[in-house]
Amino acid sequence: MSRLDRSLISGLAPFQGLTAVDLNRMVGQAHSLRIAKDEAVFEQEGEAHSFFLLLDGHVRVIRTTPDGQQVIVRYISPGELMGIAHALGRTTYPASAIAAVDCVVLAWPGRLWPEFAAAFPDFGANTYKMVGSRLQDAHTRVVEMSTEQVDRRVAHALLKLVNQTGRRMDEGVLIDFPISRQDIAEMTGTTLHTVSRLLTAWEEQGLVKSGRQKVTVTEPHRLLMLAEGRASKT
Amino acid sequence: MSRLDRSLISGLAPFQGLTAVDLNRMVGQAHSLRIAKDEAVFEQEGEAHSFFLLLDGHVRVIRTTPDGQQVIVRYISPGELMGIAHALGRTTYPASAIAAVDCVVLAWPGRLWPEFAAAFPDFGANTYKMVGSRLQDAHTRVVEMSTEQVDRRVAHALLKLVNQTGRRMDEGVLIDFPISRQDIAEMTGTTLHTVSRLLTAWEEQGLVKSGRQKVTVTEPHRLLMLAEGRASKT
DNA sequence: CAGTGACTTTGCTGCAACGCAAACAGATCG
DNA sequence: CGATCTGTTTGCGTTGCAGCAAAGTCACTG
Repeated sequence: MSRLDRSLISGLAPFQGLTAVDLNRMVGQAHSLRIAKDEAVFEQEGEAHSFFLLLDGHVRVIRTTPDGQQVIVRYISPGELMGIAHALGRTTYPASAIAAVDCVVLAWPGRLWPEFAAAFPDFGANTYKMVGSRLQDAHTRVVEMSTEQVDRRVAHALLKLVNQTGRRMDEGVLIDFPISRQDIAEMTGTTLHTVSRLLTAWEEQGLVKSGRQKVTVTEPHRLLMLAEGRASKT
Repeated sequence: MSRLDRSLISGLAPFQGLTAVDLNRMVGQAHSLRIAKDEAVFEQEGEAHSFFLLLDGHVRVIRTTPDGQQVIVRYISPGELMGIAHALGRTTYPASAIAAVDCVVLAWPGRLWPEFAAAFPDFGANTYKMVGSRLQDAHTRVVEMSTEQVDRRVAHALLKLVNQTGRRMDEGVLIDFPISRQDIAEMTGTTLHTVSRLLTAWEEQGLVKSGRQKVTVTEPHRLLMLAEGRASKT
């Protein structure tokens, strides 16, 4: 790990409140690795040997059902921890993590978790706070799946991605990694067909512009209106 | 708190690994209260003044959407913690908790959370492990909502309730608190009508027996088959 | 630069499940 | 013990969306 990396890391949410010394001690025990696009960082059911920090890129967390259907649990952005099965008292990963683009991650051996949690209480607290907010997210999603219809769910999903990883462009806000209709379908519990239809409809209304593995939201505000139900219809 | 209560409490999951002394110190700072059926233990958006341990009864955790629709997030059984917003870095409750029957709970002021977590590390660890498993549950539910159709979701919900709170009876396993069709619908993202139809169909097939606010699963095994997709159809 | 594979669009059809409405129990209570 | 209230059943029309099929488009590769 170079010094440069450390200064980048110090600002990240999981390490808020840690001293430079502590941070060094933690980072010193990690090794960094590159994960090529479409490769797995870790795999569902696999033994949880490590936990990770995403330094660069985007990672898709996926759960696969026994009959092979996939659901995208969430996208990980740079600066987030992932694969923290150990923190939750698990010995296997509950999902797979696939690089959506070429990624750089920091990996720690799982056995270090208890040591870290004990030695760096702020780190533990930050992590659990994050777990808490993921729990909220998951419940929100359950509520969404239970009460909203497909178009609103898709709209919400796009807005979430835009907020999380949006990049301002001339025409609007671009989702910063390749994302297919199929991916969006797996995030929202629908089919790629339906997503395609929705996107073309929205494109005609000028809400979004989309292409192959690419979505730009041109009118976030109007899309939000649609997501929240006060549809403008025009 | 009577001595009797403490001996009951010592065996509960959140307190595994604690010494009798520590347990006493914790319980000594709680006060117990009774919550009548249909009353709230805490309310969504309300300031998180306390966290709770359910000693007796059953509690429904509910999220209400802006437009008034309700979703049952989970049922709490005796021995479980609830309302632990503090542990997750929140200052308000993300959901409401309603007593499904008359309940007895132990309440601690929220400000004690950080003290407890620091002074009784095992308690903290147990709690976070539980949060972790709730996160898994929530994700499982998202996957279910995304990939399974209504009948299987309802079947799964019933089986979960049976496993969590089932009471063996002559005819089968009874869900141990009053539960309406509407409740089951709010657990599974459907309507009371559909639940009613499913239950009558299953009753004809001899899988369940149900009445007003009451469900008994007579053939858990066959219901599981149905939930998992290898339907017997007969 | 033609050829192949991956992603997307679009039309059509079918049905699971919702929504509405009305009738039907069981409980509860004065 | 009739009246009322809350929960349940059931029929029927409607529809959102999945499922299937086929054609179209873009990007890469040899």
